[in-house]
Amino acid sequence: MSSAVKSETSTPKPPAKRVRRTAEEARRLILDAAEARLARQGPEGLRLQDIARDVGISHPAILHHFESREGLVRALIGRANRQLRDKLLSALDGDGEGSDTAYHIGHVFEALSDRGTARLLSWLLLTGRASDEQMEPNVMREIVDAIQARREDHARQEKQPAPDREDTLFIAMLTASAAFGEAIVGRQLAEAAGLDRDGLARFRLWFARMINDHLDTGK
Amino acid sequence: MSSAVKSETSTPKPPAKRVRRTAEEARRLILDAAEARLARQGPEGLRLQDIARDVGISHPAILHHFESREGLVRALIGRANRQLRDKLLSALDGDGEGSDTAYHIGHVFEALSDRGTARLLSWLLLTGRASDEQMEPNVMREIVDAIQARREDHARQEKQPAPDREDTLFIAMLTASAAFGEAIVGRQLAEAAGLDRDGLARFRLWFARMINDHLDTGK
DNA sequence: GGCTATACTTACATGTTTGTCAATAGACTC
DNA sequence: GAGTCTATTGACAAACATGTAAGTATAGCC
Repeated sequence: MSSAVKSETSTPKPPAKRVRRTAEEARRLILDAAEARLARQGPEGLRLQDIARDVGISHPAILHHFESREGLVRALIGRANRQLRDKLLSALDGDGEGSDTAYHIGHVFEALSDRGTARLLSWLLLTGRASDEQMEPNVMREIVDAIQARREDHARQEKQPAPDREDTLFIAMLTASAAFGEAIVGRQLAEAAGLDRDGLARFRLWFARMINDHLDTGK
Repeated sequence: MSSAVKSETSTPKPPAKRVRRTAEEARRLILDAAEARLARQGPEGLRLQDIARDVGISHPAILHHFESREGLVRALIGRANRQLRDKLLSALDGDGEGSDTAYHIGHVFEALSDRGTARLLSWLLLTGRASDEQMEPNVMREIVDAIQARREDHARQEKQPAPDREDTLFIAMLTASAAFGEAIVGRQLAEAAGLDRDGLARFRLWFARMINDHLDTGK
């Protein structure tokens, strides 16, 4: 054996076994880490070096996959949008319960008030990004349409007058605003009010019931 | 004249008349500028140099008044908290209308959904600050108490049973969440739904009416 | 085994940002 | 006017962030 050809004099650097992922896998891991940091620490936690450390790679690897920091942010936006859209639509698709509109609205609330997603999107909005992008111009309309269709069905069955579309729109807006707000300030608010985890659950139920009452009262 | 003692060869630098403010005034100006930037550009717009330029001073002046960037941020938090608190309490104090609870809630909504304040606070919450600080542990309780007192008065007059305190708390939470949410995503939401400025105003009215209905229904 | 493509790394370049320091200049008192 | 206090400044330092370049290692293919 003697002195190896590659003479290693004094721990010059154990090159540390390199992991090689598929591009897709790597991108996914990076986006996950970025999203986690964003949710935990807010926008200021979105630094290439930190994200890289989380994933266990070097920061230029991120640049390799996303071109630039901006590229990473854009990718993050895109994915969050798609995820939210899917969640929302599947929340509305949940058939079975049929006519229980409030039930579906409750699901929409849950989907939106997910801490990670809401925080991510809030940050995007606060930062001013996602204004010109597509964001969710269509999703909002799709959802309102879906709810409206449900209400009209219900009204027809009960032989009642069709509900006002703007009323439905406002219900959607209230739900969306409240869910977003809850995702951001909900914890602090609940804490300030001396409400425990169960309390938050009760709050959501209360909200669903209130919407229900409103639906029943007709407009 | 000849060559002056302080020989000025070629526009070496007109030292630019220096303005000297009181410490208090300077702090106020700096905080105003910081708040404006935060509201406009989000957290990433909060750079000492930029703020300094806005005020028309050099950035070390900011450090002189606030010690560090963190100090500035803390001061910003403190002021925003105090402002919000004042706004909320005065919104509730507005006597006159007497028993119209929904009216007062509408005012709370307005106070909270102010773009600047909501954005500032959201950012603070998103950043994870203001968690251990006092935030608004008492304000929330004060407000709930105020509304609850009003409701009890009203109930006594109408010879109805006293309302549940948790119901009042939930009304407050919904209002707060919705107002916060609206301040952040409201604009985009309205746009996505094809709602104009008037629409947003109608939305708030609709919300107030809904709360009113709920109050009437009794719990 | 050798070849190619590309995910990944180390080292460096560059710009930006917070923070320090010594000096300067208004405002106020005597 | 002289003197003091301190708000303010310009120049510098140090840390940190993104981005570049060139080489290395791993996976797939022949």
